[in-house]
Amino acid sequence: MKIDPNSPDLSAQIAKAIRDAIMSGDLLVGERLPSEAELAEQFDVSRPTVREALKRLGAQSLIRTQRGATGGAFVNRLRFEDAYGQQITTSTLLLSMNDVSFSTACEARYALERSVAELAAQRRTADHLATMRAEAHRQSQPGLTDEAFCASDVAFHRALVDAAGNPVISYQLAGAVEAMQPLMNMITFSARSRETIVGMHSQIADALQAQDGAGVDTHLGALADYTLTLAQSVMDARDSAKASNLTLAGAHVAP
Amino acid sequence: MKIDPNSPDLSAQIAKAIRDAIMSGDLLVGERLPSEAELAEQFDVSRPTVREALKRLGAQSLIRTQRGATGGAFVNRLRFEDAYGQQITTSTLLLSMNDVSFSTACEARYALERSVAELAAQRRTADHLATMRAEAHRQSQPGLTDEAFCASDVAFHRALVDAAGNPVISYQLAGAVEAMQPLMNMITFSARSRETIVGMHSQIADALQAQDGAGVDTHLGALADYTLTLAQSVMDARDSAKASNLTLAGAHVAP
DNA sequence: AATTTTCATTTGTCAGACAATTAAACGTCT
DNA sequence: AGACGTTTAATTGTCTGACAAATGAAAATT
Repeated sequence: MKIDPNSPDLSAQIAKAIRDAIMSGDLLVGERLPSEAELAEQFDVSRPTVREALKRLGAQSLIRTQRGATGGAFVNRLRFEDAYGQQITTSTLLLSMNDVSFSTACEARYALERSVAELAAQRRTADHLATMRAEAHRQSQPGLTDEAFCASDVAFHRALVDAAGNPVISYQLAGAVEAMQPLMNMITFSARSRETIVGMHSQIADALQAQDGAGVDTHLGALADYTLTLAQSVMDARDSAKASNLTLAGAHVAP
Repeated sequence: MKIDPNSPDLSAQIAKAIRDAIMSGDLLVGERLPSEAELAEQFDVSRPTVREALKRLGAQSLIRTQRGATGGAFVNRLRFEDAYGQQITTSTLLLSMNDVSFSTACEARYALERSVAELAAQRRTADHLATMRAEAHRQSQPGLTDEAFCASDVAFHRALVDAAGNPVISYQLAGAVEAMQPLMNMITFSARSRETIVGMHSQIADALQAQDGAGVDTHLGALADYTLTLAQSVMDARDSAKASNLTLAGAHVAP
């Protein structure tokens, strides 16, 4: 692919050219790219420009670099674990930067999560159930901070999603589930509401253990409704003090 | 945040520091970062190193840069449209680089897509229905290439997903739906199989028009089963010639 | 007052240099 | 010959300094 040397985004063009080569299969996983000096010559640019292009690709985990005699830039095998982090970062920022309402985010999360109910019920292992039971138990401990409660909630739901045994689903839902956490962190849970949530979690785990997909779906739906109600009451309390919708605009990750 | 000047990944550390500042809300959308020279002084590194860090952030659409007197790097409002592209790129590469089987990807796609059936049925507008009808009609035209058929298929399903009227769901599903396209492109559709698919699409559109969420779900399930069957037959045909599973390992985007 | 010119600031790019790392090639000793 | 240390070449990581291009603000001019 040719680049336009008069455009002031040479490194972006070069990054795109290499990215396209990876996507099209011209560059295979593990293959070594030409050295920075060679790339600079090929694209007729300087080495810093090439390096900026490579850093762009590195930020997307498309390549990794290695120093030394046999070093260079190599096409990286994109792993699900690597992609999780990016997916969560992007999802979180999308919610907070676009004034997505709690109800919209919550609706998306539970709608997507309910889609795994049947598969998870069929395939759940003892491990998944043990994790879910352990997290539910942790959530019932008094003295747990709201942040820790939310983190445990995320762990519970991730175990449920992973129980479906489909890495593609786990990846897609990681963003939806984890991106909700900063939003959930804005809610202070009363002891009573925690009790209700833990009870629902137990029902979900029970249904999953019984391999009752419809039951998992039903209880997830109930949890979705309850979460929305809870958020609504928080929102009403804020509205009475000051007119403001509960969005993620002011929500940020814990320091 | 401090950085370790002895580690050979200064630009990655600086990018992380700035990224964390954005995620935590220390840097707000639209806010201008210090100039490259100032950042270089703050982090005690050279300007090229700062630039590499900024390019990393630019690759994730976290910042945008502007030349000139009042220019600089600004925290970018991450838009859903911007994130779609990255999501699709990442999803596509994940499938092709991890030997994800057609059945796994297909299962994920339809499981997630079925989760919008109820919402889409409730909220679909005339626009969504018109798009779906138009795409179904296009798919019935003879002489359509396999690539064009698949592209139309994607457009049909995106309209269905968008009908749910939830941008978070649309974003999450963009990856799942579009990433399947290179895989679907490996299948040659017979006139008969195209006819079957178009028929199912019509049934889905009918159910959506009637706001029958359960019907949409049922027909999507049938389409999922049929697609799997179709892929299975392609796989069997290949296996008879040469032992190889049908994965996305050899699938790539059209040139 | 409006318009043009100048200027300072900032990013984009380049050239050259050196340090750090790494593996291969080479020599040396047993 | 083989094991072990040394040198060397290749490559990325970083720095310094420089200039071009764009851009808005300030200054000068009409």
